[in-house]
Amino acid sequence: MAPMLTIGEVARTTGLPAKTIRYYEGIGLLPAPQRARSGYRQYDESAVERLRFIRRARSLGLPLRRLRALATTLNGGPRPELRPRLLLLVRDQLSAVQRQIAELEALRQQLEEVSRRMRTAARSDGTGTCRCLEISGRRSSVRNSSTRRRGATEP
Amino acid sequence: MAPMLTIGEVARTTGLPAKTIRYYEGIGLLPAPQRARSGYRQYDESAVERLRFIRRARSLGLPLRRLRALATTLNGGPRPELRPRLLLLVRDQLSAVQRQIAELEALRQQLEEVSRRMRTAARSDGTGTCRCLEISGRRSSVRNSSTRRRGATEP
DNA sequence: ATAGACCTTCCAGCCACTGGAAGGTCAAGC
DNA sequence: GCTTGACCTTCCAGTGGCTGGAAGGTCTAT
Repeated sequence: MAPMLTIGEVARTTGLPAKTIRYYEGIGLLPAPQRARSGYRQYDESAVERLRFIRRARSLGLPLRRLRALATTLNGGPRPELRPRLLLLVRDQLSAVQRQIAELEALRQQLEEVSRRMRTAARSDGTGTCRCLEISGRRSSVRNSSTRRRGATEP
Repeated sequence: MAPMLTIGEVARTTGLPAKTIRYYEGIGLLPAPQRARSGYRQYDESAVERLRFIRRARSLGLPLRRLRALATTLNGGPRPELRPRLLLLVRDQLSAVQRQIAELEALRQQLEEVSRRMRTAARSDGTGTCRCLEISGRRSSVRNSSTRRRGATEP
C-alpha cells in the first residue's frame, strides 16, 4: 500500500510550512486527511500533489478563495475539463498583475519626484512646515493602489 | 474663532472615510479631538492638514507604523528638522517599490508563459491531469512576492 | 527513563481598514 | 411637539494568508 506521510514530511516535500498546510485544511482548500491512532495527520501522495498545485498557483498570485472554488472539483490535480476555468483564472491574474505594475510605476515616479524635491529643498524656508509631500498629479485618488509584501518586517 | 468640523465634514474635505479617521485616532496616529456636549468629535484645521499629510504619505505607500513613529513629533505638518527622517522614509519606500516592480515583472512573465502553454496545450493528452501550472524557473521560492490590493473585491 | 524532535489544538496578532449592529443627536418640515 | 432622515457614537467582528506561541500529547533513539 501507499506510504503515509506526516505533516512534517509533507511540509518538507512540498516546501509549505506545516502550519500553512493545517491552515489550508481549516479553510477547506485541502480535504482533511486520515488520522493515525495518535491523532497525527496521515497524508498520501495525492495530498502532496494537490499541495504542490496550490503552491504553484499561489506563487502566481492566485487568491486562495478563487482557488478554493476550483478546488472543490479538484482531486489530485487539475483535471483536463477544468482547463478553461483555470486559463480564465490565470488570464485574469495576468491582467491584475499588469494593472498593479502600472500603478506601482506611477507610484515610483511620484516617489522619485518627492525625493528629488526634498533633496533640492533641503534648506529650511522658515515657514515651520514643509510641503514636500504634496503631490503634483491632478487626480489624487491613488488611494487604492497601496500594496504590501507578505510578512515584510521593517522597524 | 476657528470653525469646528464634524467628522463627516473632515471626511469630505480630506477624502478619507470617517471610519478611517476614527481608526487613525484609535491607533494613535491622530490626536483625539475635542468633543461637543453631544459627544461628537470637533476638528479644527490642523487636524485636516495632518490628515491630508497622512493621506499623501499613505498614497506613497508609507506604512502607518512608520508614519506613527514620525507623527509623535508631528503637529500640523512635518517640521523642517524632520526632513532627513522623512527623506529616508521616502527613499526606503522608493527602493521597496522598485523591488516590488521587479518581482511583479517576473510574475508577469511566468503568467504569460503559463497562459501561452495552456493555450497551446489545449487538447487533452488523456493523462487525467495537466502539468500546465508547472513553472519552468529554477528557484521556485517566489512565495514571498505575493501582493494584494487594498479592498479589492473580486468574486 | 529521558531527551528531543515531532505532533496536536487553540488563541492571538499582523496590516489597514471595512461592515454592521444598536443606539444617541441634530436640523428641517409638518 | 413629532417625525423623518442624515449624521454621529461605541463596540464587535471580519478581511487574506498566514505566523507565533502556549500547553500538552507522541514517537524514536539512547
